[in-house]
Amino acid sequence: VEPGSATWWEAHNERLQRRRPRAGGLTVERVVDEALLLVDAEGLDALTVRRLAARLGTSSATLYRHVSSVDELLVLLIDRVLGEIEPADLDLPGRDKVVWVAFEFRRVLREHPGVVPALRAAPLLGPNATRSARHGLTSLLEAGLPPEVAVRGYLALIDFVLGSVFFDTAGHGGRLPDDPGPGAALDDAVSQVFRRVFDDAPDDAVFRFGLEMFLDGLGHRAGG
Amino acid sequence: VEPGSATWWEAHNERLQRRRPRAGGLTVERVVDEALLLVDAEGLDALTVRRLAARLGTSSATLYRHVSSVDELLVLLIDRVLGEIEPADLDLPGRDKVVWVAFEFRRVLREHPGVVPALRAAPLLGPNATRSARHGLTSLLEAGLPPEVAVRGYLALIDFVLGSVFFDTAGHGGRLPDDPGPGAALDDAVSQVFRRVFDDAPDDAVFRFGLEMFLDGLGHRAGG
DNA sequence: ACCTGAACACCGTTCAAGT
DNA sequence: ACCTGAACACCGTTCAAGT
Repeated sequence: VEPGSATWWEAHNERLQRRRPRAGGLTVERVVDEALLLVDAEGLDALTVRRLAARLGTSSATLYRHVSSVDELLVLLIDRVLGEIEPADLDLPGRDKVVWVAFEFRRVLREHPGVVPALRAAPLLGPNATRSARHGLTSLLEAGLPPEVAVRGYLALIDFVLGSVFFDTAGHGGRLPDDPGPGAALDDAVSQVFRRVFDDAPDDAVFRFGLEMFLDGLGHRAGG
Repeated sequence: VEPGSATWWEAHNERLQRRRPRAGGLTVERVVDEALLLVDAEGLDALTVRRLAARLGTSSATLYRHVSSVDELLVLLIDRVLGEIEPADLDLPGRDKVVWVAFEFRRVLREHPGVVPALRAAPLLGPNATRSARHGLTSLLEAGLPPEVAVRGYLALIDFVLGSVFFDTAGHGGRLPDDPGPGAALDDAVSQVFRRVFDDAPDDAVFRFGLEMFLDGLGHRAGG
Protein backbone atom coordinates (compact mmCIF):
# COMPACT_ATOMS: atom_id res chain seq x y z
CA VAL A 1 0.00 0.00 0.00
CA GLU A 2 1.22 3.45 -1.01
CA PRO A 3 2.04 5.63 2.03
CA GLY A 4 -0.37 8.57 2.20
CA SER A 5 -3.23 6.86 0.34
CA ALA A 6 -6.62 6.53 2.00
CA THR A 7 -6.20 2.80 2.57
CA TRP A 8 -2.73 3.38 4.01
CA TRP A 9 -4.04 5.92 6.52
CA GLU A 10 -6.69 3.43 7.59
CA ALA A 11 -4.11 0.73 8.20
CA HIS A 12 -1.87 3.27 9.94
CA ASN A 13 -4.60 4.23 12.41
CA GLU A 14 -5.29 0.58 13.21
CA ARG A 15 -1.59 0.02 13.75
CA LEU A 16 -1.46 2.94 16.20
CA GLN A 17 -4.27 1.52 18.29
CA ARG A 18 -2.89 -2.01 18.31
CA ARG A 19 0.60 -1.05 19.50
CA ARG A 20 2.08 -2.02 22.83
CA PRO A 21 4.55 0.10 24.81
CA ARG A 22 8.20 -0.24 23.77
CA ALA A 23 11.19 -0.62 26.01
CA GLY A 24 13.18 2.28 24.58
CA GLY A 25 10.23 4.64 24.91
CA LEU A 26 10.51 5.47 21.20
CA THR A 27 7.22 6.14 19.43
CA VAL A 28 6.20 7.22 15.93
CA GLU A 29 5.23 10.60 17.34
CA ARG A 30 8.69 11.07 18.84
CA VAL A 31 10.34 10.06 15.56
CA VAL A 32 8.21 12.51 13.57
CA ASP A 33 8.74 15.32 16.10
CA GLU A 34 12.49 14.86 15.93
CA ALA A 35 12.34 14.71 12.12
CA LEU A 36 10.56 18.07 12.08
CA LEU A 37 13.17 19.61 14.39
CA LEU A 38 15.88 18.32 12.07
CA VAL A 39 14.18 19.65 8.91
CA ASP A 40 13.50 23.02 10.53
CA ALA A 41 17.10 23.33 11.62
CA GLU A 42 18.93 22.03 8.56
CA GLY A 43 16.46 21.53 5.71
CA LEU A 44 14.92 18.52 4.03
CA ASP A 45 18.22 17.27 2.64
CA ALA A 46 19.50 16.80 6.18
CA LEU A 47 16.65 14.41 6.95
CA THR A 48 18.30 11.02 6.51
CA VAL A 49 17.45 7.85 8.37
CA ARG A 50 20.95 7.62 9.76
CA ARG A 51 21.12 11.20 11.04
CA LEU A 52 17.64 10.99 12.53
CA ALA A 53 18.58 7.75 14.26
CA ALA A 54 21.71 9.35 15.70
CA ARG A 55 19.66 12.26 17.11
CA LEU A 56 17.32 9.76 18.74
CA GLY A 57 20.18 7.73 20.13
CA THR A 58 19.59 4.59 18.09
CA SER A 59 20.65 2.95 14.86
CA SER A 60 19.00 3.37 11.48
CA ALA A 61 17.71 -0.19 11.56
CA THR A 62 15.77 0.57 14.73
CA LEU A 63 13.90 3.42 13.08
CA TYR A 64 12.48 0.98 10.56
CA ARG A 65 10.57 -0.62 13.41
CA HIS A 66 8.52 2.61 13.73
CA VAL A 67 8.46 3.90 10.18
CA SER A 68 8.66 1.61 7.20
CA SER A 69 10.33 4.00 4.74
CA VAL A 70 11.44 7.58 4.21
CA ASP A 71 8.30 8.13 2.14
CA GLU A 72 6.13 7.16 5.06
CA LEU A 73 8.11 9.48 7.31
CA LEU A 74 7.49 12.38 4.90
CA VAL A 75 3.76 11.64 4.83
CA LEU A 76 3.59 11.72 8.62
CA LEU A 77 5.77 14.84 8.71
CA ILE A 78 3.42 16.73 6.40
CA ASP A 79 0.33 15.88 8.38
CA ARG A 80 2.16 16.79 11.56
CA VAL A 81 2.81 20.26 10.13
CA LEU A 82 -0.73 20.70 8.80
CA GLY A 83 -1.88 20.00 12.35
CA GLU A 84 -0.59 23.45 13.31
CA ILE A 85 -3.25 25.14 11.17
CA GLU A 86 -5.79 26.88 13.39
CA PRO A 87 -9.42 27.11 12.26
CA ALA A 88 -10.96 30.54 11.67
CA ASP A 89 -12.86 32.15 14.52
CA LEU A 90 -16.56 31.37 14.26
CA ASP A 91 -17.59 35.01 14.67
CA LEU A 92 -15.56 36.34 11.73
CA PRO A 93 -17.57 37.65 8.79
CA GLY A 94 -17.47 35.47 5.63
CA ARG A 95 -14.76 37.14 3.61
CA ASP A 96 -12.47 37.55 6.64
CA LYS A 97 -12.80 33.82 7.27
CA VAL A 98 -11.51 33.03 3.81
CA VAL A 99 -8.63 35.44 4.31
CA TRP A 100 -7.84 33.69 7.59
CA VAL A 101 -7.79 30.27 5.90
CA ALA A 102 -5.31 31.48 3.29
CA PHE A 103 -3.02 33.23 5.78
CA GLU A 104 -3.09 30.34 8.25
CA PHE A 105 -2.05 27.81 5.60
CA ARG A 106 0.66 30.19 4.46
CA ARG A 107 1.87 30.89 7.99
CA VAL A 108 2.28 27.23 8.87
CA LEU A 109 4.17 26.39 5.69
CA ARG A 110 6.45 29.39 6.09
CA GLU A 111 7.27 28.31 9.61
CA HIS A 112 8.45 24.98 8.21
CA PRO A 113 9.86 25.87 4.80
CA GLY A 114 11.81 22.63 4.60
CA VAL A 115 8.72 20.47 4.34
CA VAL A 116 7.26 22.34 1.34
CA PRO A 117 8.75 20.04 -1.33
CA ALA A 118 7.41 17.04 0.60
CA LEU A 119 3.83 18.22 0.03
CA ARG A 120 4.18 16.54 -3.33
CA ALA A 121 5.00 13.15 -1.83
CA ALA A 122 1.40 12.06 -1.33
CA PRO A 123 -2.21 13.29 -1.44
CA LEU A 124 -3.25 15.32 1.59
CA LEU A 125 -5.49 12.76 3.26
CA GLY A 126 -4.11 12.61 6.80
CA PRO A 127 -6.33 13.46 9.78
CA ASN A 128 -5.02 17.01 10.06
CA ALA A 129 -5.16 17.62 6.30
CA THR A 130 -8.78 16.52 6.07
CA ARG A 131 -9.69 18.47 9.19
CA SER A 132 -8.30 21.70 7.79
CA ALA A 133 -9.84 21.01 4.37
CA ARG A 134 -13.19 20.60 6.10
CA HIS A 135 -12.73 23.87 7.99
CA GLY A 136 -11.55 25.71 4.89
CA LEU A 137 -14.39 24.55 2.71
CA THR A 138 -16.89 25.32 5.47
CA SER A 139 -15.54 28.86 5.63
CA LEU A 140 -16.17 29.36 1.93
CA LEU A 141 -19.67 27.94 2.18
CA GLU A 142 -20.38 30.28 5.10
CA ALA A 143 -19.13 33.16 3.01
CA GLY A 144 -22.23 32.51 0.91
CA LEU A 145 -20.75 30.62 -2.02
CA PRO A 146 -22.68 27.82 -3.71
CA PRO A 147 -21.01 24.38 -3.24
CA GLU A 148 -19.61 24.15 -6.77
CA VAL A 149 -17.97 27.55 -6.45
CA ALA A 150 -16.77 26.87 -2.90
CA VAL A 151 -14.99 23.63 -3.79
CA ARG A 152 -13.25 25.01 -6.86
CA GLY A 153 -12.52 28.17 -4.93
CA TYR A 154 -11.00 26.35 -1.98
CA LEU A 155 -8.75 24.18 -4.14
CA ALA A 156 -7.66 27.12 -6.30
CA LEU A 157 -6.93 29.12 -3.17
CA ILE A 158 -4.74 26.32 -1.79
CA ASP A 159 -2.93 26.19 -5.14
CA PHE A 160 -2.20 29.90 -4.96
CA VAL A 161 -0.99 29.78 -1.37
CA LEU A 162 1.27 26.82 -2.09
CA GLY A 163 2.74 28.50 -5.17
CA SER A 164 3.49 31.66 -3.20
CA VAL A 165 5.13 29.76 -0.38
CA PHE A 166 7.02 27.56 -2.84
CA PHE A 167 8.85 30.54 -4.28
CA ASP A 168 9.08 32.59 -1.09
CA THR A 169 10.74 29.81 0.88
CA ALA A 170 13.10 28.71 -1.86
CA GLY A 171 16.05 29.97 0.15
CA HIS A 172 17.64 31.97 -2.61
CA GLY A 173 16.29 35.27 -1.41
CA GLY A 174 13.30 35.47 -3.73
CA ARG A 175 12.89 35.61 -7.45
CA LEU A 176 14.77 38.88 -7.85
CA PRO A 177 18.51 39.16 -7.28
CA ASP A 178 19.67 41.07 -4.21
CA ASP A 179 23.01 41.73 -5.79
CA PRO A 180 22.52 41.93 -9.55
CA GLY A 181 26.03 43.16 -10.24
CA PRO A 182 27.02 45.13 -13.34
CA GLY A 183 25.39 44.08 -16.59
CA ALA A 184 23.14 41.55 -14.86
CA ALA A 185 20.60 39.49 -16.73
CA LEU A 186 17.61 41.57 -15.69
CA ASP A 187 19.18 44.95 -16.36
CA ASP A 188 16.73 46.28 -18.94
CA ALA A 189 13.47 48.17 -19.23
CA VAL A 190 11.33 45.42 -17.71
CA SER A 191 13.65 45.00 -14.75
CA GLN A 192 13.29 48.73 -14.12
CA VAL A 193 9.57 48.17 -13.68
CA PHE A 194 10.12 45.16 -11.42
CA ARG A 195 12.62 47.07 -9.34
CA ARG A 196 10.60 50.25 -9.00
CA VAL A 197 7.63 48.30 -7.66
CA PHE A 198 9.72 46.21 -5.28
CA ASP A 199 11.96 48.85 -3.81
CA ASP A 200 9.36 49.78 -1.22
CA ALA A 201 7.08 46.76 -1.28
CA PRO A 202 6.62 44.75 1.92
CA ASP A 203 7.56 41.09 1.90
CA ASP A 204 4.06 39.79 1.27
CA ALA A 205 2.84 42.42 -1.20
CA VAL A 206 2.42 39.91 -4.02
CA PHE A 207 0.58 37.44 -1.81
CA ARG A 208 -1.81 40.04 -0.45
CA PHE A 209 -2.43 41.38 -3.94
CA GLY A 210 -3.13 37.97 -5.46
CA LEU A 211 -5.45 37.08 -2.61
CA GLU A 212 -7.42 40.30 -3.07
CA MET A 213 -7.79 39.68 -6.82
CA PHE A 214 -9.03 36.22 -6.11
CA LEU A 215 -11.51 37.29 -3.44
CA ASP A 216 -12.88 40.05 -5.65
CA GLY A 217 -13.52 37.48 -8.35
CA LEU A 218 -15.12 35.12 -5.86
CA GLY A 219 -17.37 37.89 -4.56
CA HIS A 220 -19.06 38.12 -7.95
CA ARG A 221 -20.09 34.45 -7.67
CA ALA A 222 -21.44 34.75 -4.13
CA GLY A 223 -24.96 35.46 -5.31
CA GLY A 224 -25.13 31.96 -6.89
CA VAL B 1 29.29 31.66 -6.81
CA GLU B 2 25.85 30.18 -6.28
CA PRO B 3 24.54 28.41 -9.42
CA GLY B 4 21.50 30.27 -10.75
CA SER B 5 22.44 33.66 -9.31
CA ALA B 6 22.82 36.64 -11.62
CA THR B 7 26.60 36.68 -11.30
CA TRP B 8 26.72 32.94 -11.94
CA TRP B 9 24.74 33.31 -15.17
CA GLU B 10 27.15 36.01 -16.30
CA ALA B 11 30.15 33.78 -15.69
CA HIS B 12 28.34 30.89 -17.34
CA ASN B 13 27.72 32.87 -20.52
CA GLU B 14 31.37 33.89 -20.68
CA ARG B 15 32.41 30.28 -20.21
CA LEU B 16 30.19 29.22 -23.11
CA GLN B 17 31.79 31.72 -25.48
CA ARG B 18 35.33 30.91 -24.43
CA ARG B 19 35.05 27.15 -24.94
CA ARG B 20 36.93 25.17 -27.54
CA PRO B 21 35.60 22.05 -29.28
CA ARG B 22 36.00 18.80 -27.36
CA ALA B 23 37.21 15.47 -28.67
CA GLY B 24 34.24 13.44 -27.45
CA GLY B 25 31.77 15.88 -28.96
CA LEU B 26 30.11 16.25 -25.56
CA THR B 27 28.71 19.71 -24.80
CA VAL B 28 26.73 21.26 -21.95
CA GLU B 29 23.71 21.39 -24.23
CA ARG B 30 23.95 17.68 -24.94
CA VAL B 31 24.31 16.90 -21.22
CA VAL B 32 21.25 19.02 -20.35
CA ASP B 33 19.19 17.56 -23.20
CA GLU B 34 19.96 14.03 -22.06
CA ALA B 35 19.18 15.00 -18.44
CA LEU B 36 15.75 16.22 -19.54
CA LEU B 37 15.07 13.00 -21.42
CA LEU B 38 16.02 11.05 -18.32
CA VAL B 39 13.83 13.15 -16.01
CA ASP B 40 10.88 12.98 -18.41
CA ALA B 41 11.20 9.22 -18.65
CA GLU B 42 11.91 8.28 -15.05
CA GLY B 43 11.46 11.33 -12.82
CA LEU B 44 13.83 13.61 -10.97
CA ASP B 45 15.04 10.90 -8.59
CA ALA B 46 16.46 9.00 -11.55
CA LEU B 47 18.67 11.96 -12.45
CA THR B 48 22.01 10.96 -10.95
CA VAL B 49 25.43 11.85 -12.24
CA ARG B 50 26.31 8.23 -12.68
CA ARG B 51 23.20 7.25 -14.62
CA LEU B 52 23.40 10.34 -16.79
CA ALA B 53 27.03 9.58 -17.55
CA ALA B 54 26.14 6.01 -18.50
CA ARG B 55 23.46 7.25 -20.93
CA LEU B 56 26.04 9.55 -22.52
CA GLY B 57 28.62 6.78 -22.73
CA THR B 58 31.12 8.26 -20.27
CA SER B 59 32.04 8.16 -16.62
CA SER B 60 30.67 10.40 -13.89
CA ALA B 61 34.01 12.17 -13.52
CA THR B 62 33.83 13.24 -17.15
CA LEU B 63 30.48 14.98 -16.62
CA TYR B 64 32.12 17.24 -14.07
CA ARG B 65 34.13 18.74 -16.88
CA HIS B 66 30.90 20.16 -18.35
CA VAL B 67 28.79 20.77 -15.26
CA SER B 68 30.31 21.54 -11.89
CA SER B 69 27.59 20.08 -9.66
CA VAL B 70 24.11 18.58 -9.67
CA ASP B 71 22.76 21.95 -8.56
CA GLU B 72 24.19 23.59 -11.65
CA LEU B 73 22.67 20.86 -13.79
CA LEU B 74 19.24 21.55 -12.27
CA VAL B 75 19.57 25.26 -12.91
CA LEU B 76 20.38 24.63 -16.57
CA LEU B 77 17.61 22.04 -16.81
CA ILE B 78 15.00 24.51 -15.55
CA ASP B 79 15.99 27.21 -17.99
CA ARG B 80 16.05 24.63 -20.77
CA VAL B 81 12.40 23.78 -19.97
CA LEU B 82 11.32 27.42 -19.64
CA GLY B 83 12.72 27.90 -23.13
CA GLU B 84 9.75 25.94 -24.46
CA ILE B 85 7.34 28.71 -23.41
CA GLU B 86 5.92 30.43 -26.48
CA PRO B 87 5.09 34.15 -26.33
CA ALA B 88 1.48 35.24 -26.84
CA ASP B 89 0.41 36.24 -30.32
CA LEU B 90 0.73 39.99 -30.81
CA ASP B 91 -2.81 40.33 -32.19
CA LEU B 92 -4.58 38.80 -29.20
CA PRO B 93 -6.74 41.15 -27.14
CA GLY B 94 -5.37 42.04 -23.68
CA ARG B 95 -7.19 39.59 -21.46
CA ASP B 96 -6.64 36.67 -23.86
CA LYS B 97 -2.93 37.44 -23.79
CA VAL B 98 -2.85 37.03 -20.03
CA VAL B 99 -4.79 33.77 -20.32
CA TRP B 100 -2.23 32.60 -22.88
CA VAL B 101 0.68 33.41 -20.57
CA ALA B 102 -0.87 31.38 -17.74
CA PHE B 103 -1.74 28.39 -19.92
CA GLU B 104 1.63 28.37 -21.68
CA PHE B 105 3.55 28.31 -18.41
CA ARG B 106 1.25 25.57 -17.17
CA ARG B 107 1.52 23.55 -20.39
CA VAL B 108 5.31 23.53 -20.36
CA LEU B 109 5.56 22.49 -16.71
CA ARG B 110 2.98 19.75 -17.16
CA GLU B 111 4.93 18.39 -20.10
CA HIS B 112 7.95 18.05 -17.81
CA PRO B 113 6.42 17.25 -14.43
CA GLY B 114 9.68 15.89 -13.09
CA VAL B 115 11.40 19.26 -13.13
CA VAL B 116 8.76 21.01 -11.01
CA PRO B 117 10.50 20.47 -7.65
CA ALA B 118 13.72 21.81 -9.17
CA LEU B 119 12.09 25.22 -9.72
CA ARG B 120 12.94 25.82 -6.09
CA ALA B 121 16.65 25.24 -6.61
CA ALA B 122 17.47 28.77 -7.72
CA PRO B 123 15.90 32.09 -8.73
CA LEU B 124 14.56 32.16 -12.28
CA LEU B 125 17.22 34.36 -13.84
CA GLY B 126 18.33 32.34 -16.83
CA PRO B 127 18.00 33.72 -20.38
CA ASN B 128 14.77 31.86 -21.08
CA ALA B 129 13.27 32.68 -17.68
CA THR B 130 13.94 36.40 -18.09
CA ARG B 131 12.69 36.34 -21.68
CA SER B 132 9.37 34.81 -20.70
CA ALA B 133 9.07 37.12 -17.66
CA ARG B 134 9.54 40.04 -20.03
CA HIS B 135 6.88 38.71 -22.39
CA GLY B 136 4.48 37.96 -19.55
CA LEU B 137 4.81 41.32 -17.92
CA THR B 138 4.46 43.03 -21.28
CA SER B 139 1.20 41.17 -21.85
CA LEU B 140 -0.22 42.47 -18.59
CA LEU B 141 0.88 46.00 -19.37
CA GLU B 142 -0.77 45.75 -22.80
CA ALA B 143 -3.94 44.52 -21.09
CA GLY B 144 -4.13 48.06 -19.71
CA LEU B 145 -2.81 47.52 -16.19
CA PRO B 146 -0.69 50.18 -14.47
CA PRO B 147 2.90 48.99 -13.79
CA GLU B 148 2.43 48.38 -10.06
CA VAL B 149 -0.62 46.23 -10.70
CA ALA B 150 1.00 44.45 -13.63
CA VAL B 151 4.10 43.40 -11.69
CA ARG B 152 2.22 42.13 -8.65
CA GLY B 153 -0.32 40.55 -10.98
CA TYR B 154 2.29 38.76 -13.03
CA LEU B 155 4.09 37.35 -10.00
CA ALA B 156 0.85 36.30 -8.29
CA LEU B 157 -0.26 34.65 -11.53
CA ILE B 158 2.98 32.66 -11.70
CA ASP B 159 2.50 31.63 -8.08
CA PHE B 160 -0.98 30.35 -8.85
CA VAL B 161 0.11 28.44 -11.95
CA LEU B 162 3.03 26.84 -10.12
CA GLY B 163 0.82 25.81 -7.20
CA SER B 164 -1.70 24.22 -9.54
CA VAL B 165 0.96 22.32 -11.43
CA PHE B 166 2.69 21.34 -8.19
CA PHE B 167 -0.35 19.41 -6.99
CA ASP B 168 -1.57 18.22 -10.40
CA THR B 169 1.76 16.63 -11.31
CA ALA B 170 2.40 15.07 -7.92
CA GLY B 171 1.94 11.62 -9.37
CA HIS B 172 -0.49 10.37 -6.78
CA GLY B 173 -3.53 10.95 -8.95
CA GLY B 174 -4.53 14.29 -7.48
CA ARG B 175 -5.59 15.45 -4.08
CA LEU B 176 -8.66 13.24 -3.94
CA PRO B 177 -8.43 9.45 -3.67
CA ASP B 178 -9.44 7.41 -6.71
CA ASP B 179 -10.12 4.43 -4.54
CA PRO B 180 -11.28 5.67 -1.15
CA GLY B 181 -12.27 2.24 0.11
CA PRO B 182 -14.80 1.66 2.86
CA GLY B 183 -14.76 4.09 5.76
CA ALA B 184 -12.11 6.24 4.13
CA ALA B 185 -10.82 9.41 5.72
CA LEU B 186 -12.90 11.77 3.60
CA ASP B 187 -16.16 9.88 3.90
CA ASP B 188 -18.29 12.55 5.49
CA ALA B 189 -20.53 15.47 4.60
CA VAL B 190 -17.73 17.64 3.22
CA SER B 191 -16.38 14.84 1.06
CA GLN B 192 -19.87 14.49 -0.40
CA VAL B 193 -19.57 18.09 -1.59
CA PHE B 194 -16.06 17.51 -2.96
CA ARG B 195 -17.18 14.38 -4.75
CA ARG B 196 -20.36 15.76 -6.21
CA VAL B 197 -18.47 18.65 -7.78
CA PHE B 198 -15.67 16.45 -9.11
CA ASP B 199 -17.65 13.60 -10.53
CA ASP B 200 -18.20 15.43 -13.80
CA ALA B 201 -15.51 18.11 -13.64
CA PRO B 202 -12.86 18.16 -16.36
CA ASP B 203 -9.24 17.81 -15.37
CA ASP B 204 -8.45 21.51 -15.33
CA ALA B 205 -11.71 22.81 -13.82
CA VAL B 206 -9.97 24.17 -10.74
CA PHE B 207 -7.26 25.86 -12.74
CA ARG B 208 -9.68 27.51 -15.14
CA PHE B 209 -11.86 28.62 -12.26
CA GLY B 210 -9.00 30.13 -10.28
CA LEU B 211 -7.70 31.90 -13.35
CA GLU B 212 -11.10 33.43 -14.05
CA MET B 213 -11.43 34.64 -10.45
CA PHE B 214 -8.03 36.22 -10.69
CA LEU B 215 -8.69 37.90 -14.04
CA ASP B 216 -12.02 39.26 -12.84
CA GLY B 217 -10.25 40.82 -9.89
CA LEU B 218 -7.53 42.21 -12.14
CA GLY B 219 -10.11 43.69 -14.46
CA HIS B 220 -11.30 46.00 -11.72
CA ARG B 221 -7.81 47.48 -11.46
CA ALA B 222 -7.38 48.02 -15.20
CA GLY B 223 -8.77 51.53 -15.07
CA GLY B 224 -5.95 52.70 -12.70
C1' DA C 1 10.07 -11.23 20.91
C1' DC C 2 12.66 -7.48 20.20
C1' DC C 3 16.84 -5.25 18.64
C1' DT C 4 20.87 -4.05 15.69
C1' DG C 5 25.81 -4.60 13.50
C1' DA C 6 27.17 -5.39 9.28
C1' DA C 7 26.35 -5.69 4.57
C1' DC C 8 24.40 -4.48 -0.13
C1' DA C 9 23.69 -1.50 -3.79
C1' DC C 10 23.62 2.74 -4.54
C1' DC C 11 24.77 8.22 -4.16
C1' DG C 12 27.92 13.16 -5.25
C1' DT C 13 32.37 14.54 -5.64
C1' DT C 14 37.51 14.50 -5.89
C1' DC C 15 42.10 13.52 -7.43
C1' DA C 16 46.12 11.01 -8.52
C1' DA C 17 47.55 8.55 -12.18
C1' DG C 18 47.29 7.72 -16.90
C1' DT C 19 47.28 9.17 -22.05
C1' DA D 1 46.12 19.34 -21.82
C1' DC D 2 42.60 16.39 -21.36
C1' DC D 3 40.52 12.32 -19.38
C1' DT D 4 39.04 8.86 -15.87
C1' DG D 5 39.54 4.63 -12.53
C1' DA D 6 39.43 4.30 -8.04
C1' DA D 7 38.51 6.11 -3.71
C1' DC D 8 36.02 8.81 0.04
C1' DA D 9 32.20 9.79 2.71
C1' DC D 10 27.91 9.35 2.49
C1' DC D 11 22.83 7.31 1.30
C1' DG D 12 18.12 3.79 2.05
C1' DT D 13 17.13 -0.62 3.20
C1' DT D 14 17.62 -5.52 4.67
C1' DC D 15 18.64 -9.48 7.43
C1' DA D 16 21.22 -12.75 9.94
C1' DA D 17 22.87 -12.98 14.27
C1' DG D 18 22.55 -11.62 18.85
C1' DT D 19 19.97 -10.73 23.47
